Amino acid sequence: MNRLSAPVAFDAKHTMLSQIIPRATIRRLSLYLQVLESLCSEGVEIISSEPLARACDVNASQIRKDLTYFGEFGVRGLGYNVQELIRAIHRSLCIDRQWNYVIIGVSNIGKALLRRREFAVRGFSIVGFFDCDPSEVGKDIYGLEVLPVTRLKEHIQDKNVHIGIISTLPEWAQQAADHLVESSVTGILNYARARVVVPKDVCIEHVDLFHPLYAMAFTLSSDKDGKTAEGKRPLP
Amino acid sequence: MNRLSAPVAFDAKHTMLSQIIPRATIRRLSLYLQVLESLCSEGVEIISSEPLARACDVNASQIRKDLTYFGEFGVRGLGYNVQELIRAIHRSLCIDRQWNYVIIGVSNIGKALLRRREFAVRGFSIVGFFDCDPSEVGKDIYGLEVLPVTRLKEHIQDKNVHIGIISTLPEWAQQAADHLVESSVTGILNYARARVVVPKDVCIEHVDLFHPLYAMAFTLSSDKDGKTAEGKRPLP
DNA sequence: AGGTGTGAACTTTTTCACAGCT
DNA sequence: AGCTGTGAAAAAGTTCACACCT
Repeated sequence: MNRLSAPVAFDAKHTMLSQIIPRATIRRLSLYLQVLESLCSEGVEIISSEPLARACDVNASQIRKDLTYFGEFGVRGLGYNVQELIRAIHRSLCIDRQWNYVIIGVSNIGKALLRRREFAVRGFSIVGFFDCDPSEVGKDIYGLEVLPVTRLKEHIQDKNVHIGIISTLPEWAQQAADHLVESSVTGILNYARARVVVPKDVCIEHVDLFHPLYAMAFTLSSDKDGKTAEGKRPLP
Repeated sequence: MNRLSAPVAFDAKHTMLSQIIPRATIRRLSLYLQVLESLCSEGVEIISSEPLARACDVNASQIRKDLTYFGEFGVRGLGYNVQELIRAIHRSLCIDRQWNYVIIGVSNIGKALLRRREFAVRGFSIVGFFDCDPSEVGKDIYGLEVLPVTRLKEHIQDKNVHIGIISTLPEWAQQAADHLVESSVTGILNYARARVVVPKDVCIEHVDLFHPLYAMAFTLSSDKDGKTAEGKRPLP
């Protein structure tokens, strides 16, 4: 219930029966990637699980186990080749190809957090900017014209759009989701502070921007007595 | 190791020995809050764990268990009073008071995601905007002048600042963290794509903005064969 | 010698099921 | 009758420890 099947197709020695992957593994894979990318830019070529684990603040066998869900990427007695491992994780997360997305909602998040340039580098590419609110339509956002959400479907036909990002005001979020579903988008990332309902064959992820602040407030308060299990490392 | 002590002081019947709270509980509390807030604005006064669980997409006893870490907020045979529960969660997360923070880094995130007005409503209040990059200093961000990070310490003395948010370019992140630590900030939220090292009495949380997209890419790819454990609900 | 890959032990978290209020 | 609060059972996730490869 908290696991995912591994994308088939690429399976080192693992059988064709796609493995079941803990979600926590996916979360950590992003983390390993971040650390590996910075190691790579520092010119590190080989790393073993022990120092990588320290940099990521996790257990070394955790890393080894996470990786073996997807294949065998290391060399015994040596460690992992940094560049190869980066590529392997890209393949594992399926971010080794282009993902097209649209944004609905000219909010600060829509405008700024998901700025095209930053994501494009990582294979995520924006195809259109929409809004439910007629007063926002027509505006120019980093060179993209904001279109009415009612024209979403016609606009993304044959553009191979898989992901829709909702960054509207809460009251528009459900409408935005409906239009995305209607347009055959299969994955929705919802940054609006409202839960939306979609058919169960559509993948929806609610991102709560307040959560990190809340968690921080809690952690800071709870550690008056220093009873946190280990140091002060809040949720991963 | 993945748990936190509960903030002492408020303990319904629970002993003074502060309980150990799973981090996952804290994450879900934000979620409950979001749903409860929207129920509240719809005028719902009482809700029982079952429908609340459906709206949050979790198990009902999960909610009940999460709540009992902090006290007994429900009425048997009836359910929870929505407004009271909201207040109780606010207290539980320690967001029932004001938290002052500073932002370092005039990036899109610094500028937009963490816009003052939105957070202020929830008790988070910005006290200063800084940057490591001299070319950004002096700019006006929503009425706040960007100050050099070197003046951070003098500026936040006696301003009761607990939280520092880093939204610089990756290469400035460590420097930003050092200045925050130097200024006695005890909680750091790092939105920069670089891990930073701080003394272990400082609480640091790394927020990875790419993670939701990565997770989405993975989920969409893995469900070609529909083997996801249940529906298509990615990581919470 | 050194480090991966991995079954087995252990820990944490979730779910069940029901006693006990209202 | 209905729904919370909660031990006990089940499931999931993490860490250990070591066989095995380079």
